[in-house]
Amino acid sequence: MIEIYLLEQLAAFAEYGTLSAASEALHITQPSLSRSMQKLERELGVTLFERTKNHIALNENGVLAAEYAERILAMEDEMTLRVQALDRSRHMLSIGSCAPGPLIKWASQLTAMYSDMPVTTELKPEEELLKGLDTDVYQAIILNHELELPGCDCVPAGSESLLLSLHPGHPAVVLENGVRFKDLDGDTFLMVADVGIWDEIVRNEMPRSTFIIQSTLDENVALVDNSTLPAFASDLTEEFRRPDENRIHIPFLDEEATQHFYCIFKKKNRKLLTPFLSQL
Amino acid sequence: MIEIYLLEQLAAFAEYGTLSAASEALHITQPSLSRSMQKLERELGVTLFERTKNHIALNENGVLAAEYAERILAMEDEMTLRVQALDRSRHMLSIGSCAPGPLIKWASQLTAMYSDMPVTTELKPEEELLKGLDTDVYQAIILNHELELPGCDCVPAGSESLLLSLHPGHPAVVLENGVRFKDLDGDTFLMVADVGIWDEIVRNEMPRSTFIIQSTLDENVALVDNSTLPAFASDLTEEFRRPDENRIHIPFLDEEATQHFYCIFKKKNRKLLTPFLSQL
DNA sequence: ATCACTTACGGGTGACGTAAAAATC
DNA sequence: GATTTTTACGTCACCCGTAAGTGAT
Repeated sequence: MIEIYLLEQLAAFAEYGTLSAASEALHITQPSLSRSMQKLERELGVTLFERTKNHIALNENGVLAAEYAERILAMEDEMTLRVQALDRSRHMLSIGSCAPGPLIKWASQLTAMYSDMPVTTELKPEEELLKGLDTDVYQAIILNHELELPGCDCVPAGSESLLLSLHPGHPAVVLENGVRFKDLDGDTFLMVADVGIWDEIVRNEMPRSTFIIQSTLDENVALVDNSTLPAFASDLTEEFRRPDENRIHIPFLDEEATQHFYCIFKKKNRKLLTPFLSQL
Repeated sequence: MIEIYLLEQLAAFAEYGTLSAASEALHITQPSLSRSMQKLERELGVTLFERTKNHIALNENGVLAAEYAERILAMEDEMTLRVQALDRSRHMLSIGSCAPGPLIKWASQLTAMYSDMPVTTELKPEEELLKGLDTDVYQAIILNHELELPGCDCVPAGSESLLLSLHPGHPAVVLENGVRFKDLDGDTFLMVADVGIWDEIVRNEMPRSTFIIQSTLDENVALVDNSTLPAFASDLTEEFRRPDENRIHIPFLDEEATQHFYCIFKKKNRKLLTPFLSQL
C-alpha cells in the first residue's frame, strides 16, 4: 500500500510544479523528493511524469493520481479533526447557541452541574452550529426555531424578549406599555457586538437606523450609563444586571422581538445532558 | 501526517477484534501491532481503545477512526485501480460491447488498424461497460441503444439481425420469408453462451422455450452440425462462417430481432478512435 | 554559470521480530 | 496451562541529507 508521505509529496509537486519548489515547501531536499516520486511510480507500476533531462511535469496519470492524493489527504485531515472533536466531546461539555441570552442564563448553573467536566459555551451562526453538532464539536446547540434532524432530539429551551432601554428624558418613555420597531426606525442605537440573531433582527426591522457597536459588554454598559441614546436589553439579561435608575426598559410589541429557543442534541447524548435539559 | 500502515492495522483490528487475530491477518507479530496502535493514539492525541490487562477493544473514538481508516484505504485502492486503468488506456485500445456481433465484425480490422497498440475487446453487461467507460477501462463501448453522457459522444455502430438456423427437415422451413418468436415459443434451441443482450432477448420473447447452452462457439457449431434442433445465427456472423448446407437461415420478423448498436466514447478519445470510427 | 533533475553514498530513525513478563480465563 | 496484551532489546530497512554528475538555458 502506498504510504501517505508519498501522496503528500505528489500533492506538493502538483501544487508547486517543480521538484525544487515542492521540496522547499516540504522541508526536504530536492533529491529526496526526486527519489520519492520514482518510488511512487514504481509502486503504482505506472509513469506519472514526463521527464526531460532538466524538466519534469505530471502526465495524464500523474494528474489523476494527484487529484486522488489531495482527496485522500483531505480525508485524513477530516479524520483527525473529527476524532479529536469526538474525544473532546467525551471529556467536556460544549454548547453552542445562536444568541447569548440562553448561555448567560445557564452559564453558572452548567459549570456547577457538570463539576467534573469543563463546560464551554460558544455563540456562532446557525450554519456553524449545525456543522458542529454533526461533528461532535457541540453536544447541544440552541437555535431560535424548531429543527428535526435524524438521530437528534429537539426540545423547547425558553424564550427571550427584546427590551428598549431608554434614557428617562427620551420622548418615547411615555409609551411604557410597549413600542414597535417601525416607530423607532431611523433612530441611532447603542448595541453590543456578538448578540447573534438579534443583530440581524434589529437591522431588518429598523433598516434606516444606525447601530453603534461596542465590542464588549463592559464598553456597552459604560456608554449606556453615560449617554442619552437608546439601547437594548432583554428579559433574560435583566435578571443578571443590577437595576439602573438611569434607564427605563420598555418591551417591543413586535412578534420578532420575542424569540423562542430550542435545544437540539444527538440522542446518544441525552443521558449526559439530562441534568442540563431538566433545567430548561 | 498519519501513515497508511497505521490505518491498515487499525482497520484490521476493527475487523478481527483482537490484536492477535489482526496481527496474524496482517502477517506481523502481535507486539508490533500493539506498538502501532499505541503510536496511532499518540499521533492523534486521543485514546482509541478501552484496555484491561488482557483485553483491548475500540472505544467511541476508535470506532470513528476505524470507519475513516476504511474509507481512506478504499480511496487509495480506487486510486491505484483508476490510475492503472488510465495508464493501460494510454498504451492499449480496449473496447467493450453488450453483444459479440460488432466485436467479431471488427476484430481483425482493429488489430490491423492499431498495429502499434494491443487491442482487446470484451463482452460485458451494460452496467459494467458504463463503469469501465467512466474509469477509462474502455476507450469505447458498444450499447444497443443511444446514450448521451456528459463529456462523451455517441455514434451509430451498425446493427445485427437474429436468424433462425433450421435443419432442412424442420417443419418451419416452409416459412422462408421469416418467422416470429411467438411461433417458436416452447421449442428447444441450441445456443452458445456469452451472447450478451441476445440471451435476454430470446428468453424474454420465448419464455416457454428451453435453451441448451454451449460454453464455446466450437461446441455450438459441432452440435448444430450434428443435430436437428433449431439454433441461432445472425447476419453479422454469417459473413464470417462458411455456408452450411445442413442449415437453412430464416430471419426473425420481430422488431427485437434487429438490434441497432451505438458506440459511446469520451470526447478526449475521439482522436485516437478516429480510424475505428470511420469504419462504422 | 546557473538551474533543474538524477545518481551515489552514508547515517539515523523507526518498524519489525524475538524474548520475556503480567494478567485473566 | 492457554490466551491476550504489554514491555525490553536488537536488527535491518528505508528515508533523508550531502555530494557529485548530466544536460539545458
